[in-house]
Amino acid sequence: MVERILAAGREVLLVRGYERTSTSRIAVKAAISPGSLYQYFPDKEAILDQVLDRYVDQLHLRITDAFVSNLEATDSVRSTIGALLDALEGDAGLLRVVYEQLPRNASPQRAEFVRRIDDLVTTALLFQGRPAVRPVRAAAWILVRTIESVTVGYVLDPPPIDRESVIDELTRLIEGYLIAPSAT
Amino acid sequence: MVERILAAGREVLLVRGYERTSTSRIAVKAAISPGSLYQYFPDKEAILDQVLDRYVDQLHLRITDAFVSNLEATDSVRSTIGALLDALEGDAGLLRVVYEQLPRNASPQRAEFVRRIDDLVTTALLFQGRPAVRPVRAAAWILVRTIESVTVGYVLDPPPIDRESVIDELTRLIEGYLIAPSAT
Amino acid sequence: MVERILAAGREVLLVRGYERTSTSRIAVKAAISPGSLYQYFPDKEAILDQVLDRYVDQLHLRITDAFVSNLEATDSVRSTIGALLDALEGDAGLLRVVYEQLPRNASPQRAEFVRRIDDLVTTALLFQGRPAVRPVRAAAWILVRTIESVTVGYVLDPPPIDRESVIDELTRLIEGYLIAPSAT
Amino acid sequence: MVERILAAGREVLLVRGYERTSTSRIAVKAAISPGSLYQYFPDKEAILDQVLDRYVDQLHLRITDAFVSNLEATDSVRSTIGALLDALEGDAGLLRVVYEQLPRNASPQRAEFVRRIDDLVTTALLFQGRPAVRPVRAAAWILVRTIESVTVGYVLDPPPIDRESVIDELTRLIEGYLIAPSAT
DNA sequence: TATGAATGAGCTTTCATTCAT
DNA sequence: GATGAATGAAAGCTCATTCAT
Repeated sequence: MVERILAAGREVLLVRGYERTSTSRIAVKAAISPGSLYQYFPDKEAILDQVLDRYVDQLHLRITDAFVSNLEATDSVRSTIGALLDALEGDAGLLRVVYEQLPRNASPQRAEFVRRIDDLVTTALLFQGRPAVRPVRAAAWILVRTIESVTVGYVLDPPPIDRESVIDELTRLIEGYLIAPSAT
Repeated sequence: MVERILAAGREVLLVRGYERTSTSRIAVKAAISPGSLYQYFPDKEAILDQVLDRYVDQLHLRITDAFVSNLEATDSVRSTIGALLDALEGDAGLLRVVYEQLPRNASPQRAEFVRRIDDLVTTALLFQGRPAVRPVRAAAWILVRTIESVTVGYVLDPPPIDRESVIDELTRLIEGYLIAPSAT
Repeated sequence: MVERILAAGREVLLVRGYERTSTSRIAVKAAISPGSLYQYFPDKEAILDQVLDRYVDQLHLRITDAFVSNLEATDSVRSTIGALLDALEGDAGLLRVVYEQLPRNASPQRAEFVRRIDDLVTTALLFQGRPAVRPVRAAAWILVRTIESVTVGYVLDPPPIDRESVIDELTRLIEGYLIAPSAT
Repeated sequence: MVERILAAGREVLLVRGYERTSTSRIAVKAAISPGSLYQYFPDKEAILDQVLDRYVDQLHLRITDAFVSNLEATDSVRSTIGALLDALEGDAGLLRVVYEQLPRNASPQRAEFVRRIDDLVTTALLFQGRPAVRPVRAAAWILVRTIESVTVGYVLDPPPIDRESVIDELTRLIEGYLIAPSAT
């Protein structure tokens, strides 16, 4: 039943958007009575939080996997980006809800999510051991924002540029940064 | 009167946030009656749209200026980024509303805004005439997303990195990209 | 409109009882929309509070008058009691709501009301100057409770005793007390 | 099981008050399922009614005993009042529920209770055989209301008067009434 | 033109009660 | 008998919008 509610919540979220998701709509979609929602969740926010938490957890898993599986690949940057795009394209609907409809500061999980990705990239950088990039955390912070915005932007507001070009250019951007001499 | 309403709307937006901005609060702030709002605007959304459009227009001006004034500077990338940060820091309140509270798809002007910046960067790239960066529109698109997310992120969620380092690293990122050989 | 709402609230209170008085019923009775209630009152409780406050104020006036007008009458105790019964019988409906349906501690005005009557009786006792009743406040406290319960009881749960007998006996009770030697 | 439910109902009534007593809380307290309540009681009201009926029965017993045990005491009025206060103070929690939280007309047993006390006092009066008090039922009715309100008031809203004084004055009130000449 | 009182659909939440197991 | 998940009517309240003045 929890699953039924979450599935209905997810559905309504996708169809109606965050603002227009109401408990009664969720109940109708789940084909249960409004009262039943409150046997499993303390309030409406808890339902949506969990829908989004699940998505974020799943996405985090996929992204972690994208990083880890490609760490040692030839052309690891390019293949990681490709895997990242796959991960984001996996559920573009919820990705859109998170990025376009959710009040950005709504769920503390968002910040946590970004922080974990930060760590992941930091680790990846350290692992690659390219000595040129000195302030590792700063580099990680900038790379995370860059990769996030370019890949998410590609998925949600597809530009008139084909996928391969985006991957090419983003790869070049990152490679250029990693190779560049640390002191200008 | 339109000005009065917009000023009131802006005020309420800053103080209460997007979600908690109600027509009655705007009317009170503007010292007019709620009914009068509807003589000048079709609905609440139109008021907020215009408040935000104005902000976006102003920001666009500032950003254009940041680009144009620094096109020929020595170290033009670095100085443009600095000017860009200045522009964004100029009204962090509304920047935050736009980025953290606004349902992203609320105003179609947002997309338009980004498109215009795209053009600007494209022009800048062409002007610089660095031949290495071949698919100019793709390069512009990626650079816009990168610069936007890094600078806005710096202003709204200040990382534990000082301003100079952010400028340094972002400059290096962009320079590295521009210098990199176009064909890998 | 405030009057209309209060009148409707009073009506519903009388017909349905305190517990079953709902905002929607008040709105229907007042022939206005539920939202309009909230232009004039902050919440449901405020409406009922004011209905009851008005009744209590009016009752207090009547009771004060009953005391004051009869202070110097021949047989002042008896005539005061008669006037008191008149006052209570004036709006037995709301009296019943106050005594039978209102959670006793609901409105702080109740306690205040009783306190003011306490003072009134104390004053009356002092004025009569019967020296026999020594601990004046204690005497007042006991007399207030006695008179209140007997008169209210007569109005709300009419016993098989005629009005005159009740007045006779209550008068005798009070007179006997006032005359009795202070030290037994 | 009935006992378990009643005990739980009593507990919840004391801790949460009449309004906030819900069937689910009773079920939890009784460590049974909400459905089981309806095997033994037709509805929620019936449970609370019975809890209160039991209290009223027990109180009636105690009061009867207070009267009977003191009928032939020296100073029987005073000692009866003392015993009465003891009885009421025995379970001030439920007394408060009955007097302060219960919609007065909730249980018809309340009226019945008062009627039985009426009878008791009538009998006591007849037994005492003081000939002066003529309309016995009227006298009983008035005395019951008086004694009830003074003693209950003392227990539930303790006035700034010590117990002894209250007993003194109430005794004096009653004695004065009983001694007073029947025809004024 | 300006008003602002009035609207009413819509919201989230509660809880006494039922009934298939 | 006992369960407890499911119910759903009803509650109090909000606020963007309208329209008679």
